[in-house]
Amino acid sequence: MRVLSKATVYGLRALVYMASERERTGYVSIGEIAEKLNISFHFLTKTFQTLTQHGILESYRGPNGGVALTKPAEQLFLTDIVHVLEGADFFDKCLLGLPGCGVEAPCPVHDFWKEAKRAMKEEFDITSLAELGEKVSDERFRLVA
Amino acid sequence: MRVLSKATVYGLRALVYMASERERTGYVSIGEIAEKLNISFHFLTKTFQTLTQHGILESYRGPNGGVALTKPAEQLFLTDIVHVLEGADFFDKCLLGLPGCGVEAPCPVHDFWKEAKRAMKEEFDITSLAELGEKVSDERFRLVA
DNA sequence: TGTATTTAAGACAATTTTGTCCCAAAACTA
DNA sequence: TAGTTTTGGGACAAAATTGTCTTAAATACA
Ligand code: SF4
Ligand code: SF4
Repeated sequence: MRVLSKATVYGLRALVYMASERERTGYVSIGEIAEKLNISFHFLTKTFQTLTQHGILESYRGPNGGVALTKPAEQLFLTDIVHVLEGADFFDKCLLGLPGCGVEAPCPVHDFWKEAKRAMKEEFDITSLAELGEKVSDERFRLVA
Repeated sequence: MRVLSKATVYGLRALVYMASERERTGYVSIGEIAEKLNISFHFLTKTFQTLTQHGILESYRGPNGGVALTKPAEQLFLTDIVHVLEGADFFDKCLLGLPGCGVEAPCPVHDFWKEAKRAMKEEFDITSLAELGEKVSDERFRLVA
């Protein structure tokens, strides 16, 4: 049950790490994040470029440069991230993957799946990077293996 | 949100089609299924070979040959299919994909995801091919675009 | 000005997934 | 037996995903 691509998983972990370092001011370098979370620097860089291009992050080059959230972590929700990294149709995809679905022509798992998607979307809508970052900085949860 | 691979999606559609033809006796040819559902014959064949090797289907070669469910469709559940086609760890995969998870070392989305997985597993456990096939043969649901 | 640091961008390779094709094996029919 | 139908199995190709690398651009600082 792969729900998110690796690119999204790495991006999310990295964003939560940033949110968990809330006391820090200024930019966080991608190199530091990649090292701390033990993920590929170059791969993460590409994902972060996408996030920068879509207004989730702002970047700054040079010494003491790096990336920073464009908004307080309280105002960035999982839905926003997934929207950028997985596409706007993320919550429209389906178990049986038939194109052009709707109430008039459902597949046989529609009733269940519709509800499952609704629950997941609701959770993603209300879960902020701040909330996840707090859990991590409280030491109760982890981001690395 | 891709939950199932194409191979699984095609396999599932095909199995539900077979279950929807419950009045028929004998083997159903893979060619017929592929044509009716508009999916690749060769690709479906490979998936069906896997299902045959794992006891979900039995096959018979030659004229009037094809495949048949090894058990009544009432006794084949989505969990059984997914187990074979996606692997035994299907319901162990996670949003953040950290290895070796558990209650002692959860990631920050664990609480939500654990519940989401439980709900999905429960549904897969109780949903039979017969139930889905009936919905299709009642003409209320569809399997093709 | 020159060097070090850091992101931007894109080429490129490796891997996995998806899809196609060919031929062999089994079974039926004439 | 010969010919047809159908699954079995493997080679192969195409596409998508994942991962690596190189170079350029921007910035800081000595
Ligand atoms: S009918 Fe519903 S669950 Fe099925 S493929 Fe369409 S939108 Fe998805
Ligand atoms: S902590 Fe839970 S949700 Fe997070 S990766 Fe592990 S098992 Fe999955």
